[in-house]
Amino acid sequence: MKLSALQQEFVLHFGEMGSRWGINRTVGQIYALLFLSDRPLNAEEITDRLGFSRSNVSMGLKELQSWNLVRLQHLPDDRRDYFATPEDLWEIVRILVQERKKREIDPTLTKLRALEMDRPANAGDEHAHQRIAELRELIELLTGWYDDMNDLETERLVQLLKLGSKIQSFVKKTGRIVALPGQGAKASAHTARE
Amino acid sequence: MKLSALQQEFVLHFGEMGSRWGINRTVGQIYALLFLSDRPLNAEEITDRLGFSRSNVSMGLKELQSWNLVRLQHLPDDRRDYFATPEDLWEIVRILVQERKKREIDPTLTKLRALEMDRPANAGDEHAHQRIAELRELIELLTGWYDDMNDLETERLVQLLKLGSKIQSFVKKTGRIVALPGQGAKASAHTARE
DNA sequence: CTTCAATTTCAGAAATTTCTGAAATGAAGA
DNA sequence: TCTTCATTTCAGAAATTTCTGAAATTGAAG
Repeated sequence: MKLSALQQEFVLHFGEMGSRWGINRTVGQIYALLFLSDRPLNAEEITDRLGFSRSNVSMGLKELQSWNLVRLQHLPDDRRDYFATPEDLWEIVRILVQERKKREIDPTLTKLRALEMDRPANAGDEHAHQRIAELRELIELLTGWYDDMNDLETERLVQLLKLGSKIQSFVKKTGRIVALPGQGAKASAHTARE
Repeated sequence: MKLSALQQEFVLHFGEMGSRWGINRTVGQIYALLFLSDRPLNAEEITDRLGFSRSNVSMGLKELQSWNLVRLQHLPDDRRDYFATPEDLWEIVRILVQERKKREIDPTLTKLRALEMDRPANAGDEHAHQRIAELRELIELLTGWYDDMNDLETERLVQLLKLGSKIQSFVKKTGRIVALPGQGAKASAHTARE
């Protein structure tokens, strides 16, 4: 592995964490390498630096592309594919959350809705039906909130995150927003509910 | 599998999703079964209903306990262990987020801090050092915000989630909170920063 | 059309994870 | 203490995932 001490440690750590993040060691290491790199790398370079097979690198890159976590680009007078991660870390966070939601939450939400609709299947199982409805509602609240936050510009999002729970000073116990003169709260798609 | 049609579909779905959620099929199914059940179940009952081996159920329950996702309880005049999920779905969400943070984020944050400290290791790799610092800062912002939100009572948390991005009406472009008469925004541990 | 470098595919090997049955451990009551 | 029932442990079997090298495909340039 032809890497600086810093790169090496970082890459190995991402490899180990990979399994907890739902990707494998190889994919984690490739991502880590690209993340630290100050320029796009081609598959050959990745193979050299990480020391696994060319085909494994090819598959790993394909998986990273399916997650939208790396971007393909080309250099002048070079027909090889080069790969890079987005410069902007907030863009990475957004992609990550979006993709995990798509894979880990959306299918379940769809399934829960289908189960609730399926009257014959849940006749005579009132408690289970109730629990499923509750779970569906909770997930809808969370994903609705996520959609709302995701529409914010990064700068605005960061402001809100920095405020943390201080923000609650503006919400009355009733759930009503404290109105401010000349600055009414605009309704958003999500918050229009309930 | 001795389950109602509704239970069966739900259980099978959780089994399939298990791998995406970082648990295995067995564990996903056991959890799903307990989640829908209107009373605690013992290992024998789980074995009967899901049809895998008693030892597998035992290991699955142990894993769920290590995640704090199921609770052990006892019934009068019965020395078997009974298991149940929390009634309150918000408690489940909190546990889930906390445990995933512990397993998927905290180790990386610790590692990033260590790498930043390790001056000899990152000498002469300015770009990588910079990227690691940025990543560490971003994770600290997010986990700080999480700590803050986690301190809120559930009712308050739900209010904020329902508000969604409407809340931003109270944050000026500068990041300052719009002050309200007689209701100053209290600083919290997290938001005191920056 | 042919060549050639780059990339992808894929069948099987290697590694890892999951699952089982049997044996060991634990703990309450006789 | 001994008995009995519940639970856990654990070594190996089964299943799944990851990884590789070789072959196939792609596509740009002559």
